[in-house]
Amino acid sequence: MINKNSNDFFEQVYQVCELIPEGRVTSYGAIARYLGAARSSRMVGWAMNASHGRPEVPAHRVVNRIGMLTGKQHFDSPTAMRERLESEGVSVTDDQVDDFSSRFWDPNVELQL
DNA sequence: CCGATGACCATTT
DNA sequence: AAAATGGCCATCG
Repeated sequence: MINKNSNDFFEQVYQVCELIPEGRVTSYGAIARYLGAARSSRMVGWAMNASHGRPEVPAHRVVNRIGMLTGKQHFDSPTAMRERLESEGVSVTDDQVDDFSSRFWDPNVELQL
């Protein structure tokens, strides 16, 4: 499962995830676009799936374009994602990030690539 | 090698 | 405006 080829792609995703400031969230598409794979947003999600052994990768800060915690079920607990976000100061309501537009962190913009 | 799946996004009906 | 479908790329069986 851990091939060097995939590692390279995943690693890039992990790097961006670690760059996400606390209290901020981003979308898979934003990360994919930042990596130059705008059409590989799904792959970003998969990278997150592989990030289970990477505590350095805050997958809970990564949500879909509407700010919905679609991947919460992939966490240790279905509520772990929400609890973690709230713990960082991110208000979550009904599995959705509150004021997502304001909390949205776009690597392409914030990092001023 | 081919088929199926996936934590998505955008377009069309 | 809401819902349905396709596309896209990578990994697994």
